[in-house]
Amino acid sequence: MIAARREDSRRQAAAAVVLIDRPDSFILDFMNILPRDFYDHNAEQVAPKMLGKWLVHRVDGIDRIGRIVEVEAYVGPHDLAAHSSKGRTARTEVMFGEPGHAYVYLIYGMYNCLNAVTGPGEHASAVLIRALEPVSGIEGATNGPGRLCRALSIDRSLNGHDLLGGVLYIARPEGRQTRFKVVAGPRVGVDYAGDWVHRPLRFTIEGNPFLSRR
DNA sequence: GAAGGGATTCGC
DNA sequence: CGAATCCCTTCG
Repeated sequence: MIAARREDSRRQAAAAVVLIDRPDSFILDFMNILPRDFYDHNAEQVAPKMLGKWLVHRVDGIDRIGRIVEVEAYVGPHDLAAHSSKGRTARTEVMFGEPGHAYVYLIYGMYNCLNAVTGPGEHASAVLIRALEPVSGIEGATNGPGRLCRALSIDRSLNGHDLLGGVLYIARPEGRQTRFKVVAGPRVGVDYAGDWVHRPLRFTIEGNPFLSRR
């Protein structure tokens, strides 16, 4: 009962963001957008802190909002699973830049994946967002990195986008949030990464029904 | 210029 | 379990 009430208040907070008109919405968003410093640390440190935050993409004036429930850290050029370990190329350039920007890449010729570039400084690391719990304006599945990009209309045109403003950003939700436990485990789909295969760099909200897998 | 492979998803 | 599908990277 209490859990249900908490859930209600969370949904109301979500609705408030959507119902407010644009100028107010901008102020609200501005107050809650994660600052540069949030991202300016090791990916392993930043990743679990991204859980519970809201990913927002404004499309045609409508906010599509998902609560981040699953992430993976790619901790730098020495991480054999990280794209930056292959060197600095046109594709991975954004990873070598300022923290707090979106790194969006195409995988298997069909799917986009969204990362937040982390640090410290220009240490080429990032956090992959792997699953969202729908909050508002979402149609379609969001359990999986390719699926969530499809549902939020995120593609490579947003590669390099500054996550501190504009149409795509990550924000701290308004009001009191439900508590959750963080579970760490090995990353998905990185069997080629040698020693790094088993490192617990995947972080999930325990028991969340929107995870990409159990 | 060719070839190999991928931080995935879907259908058989 | 394999196909889809295409860009990126490396190699010749």
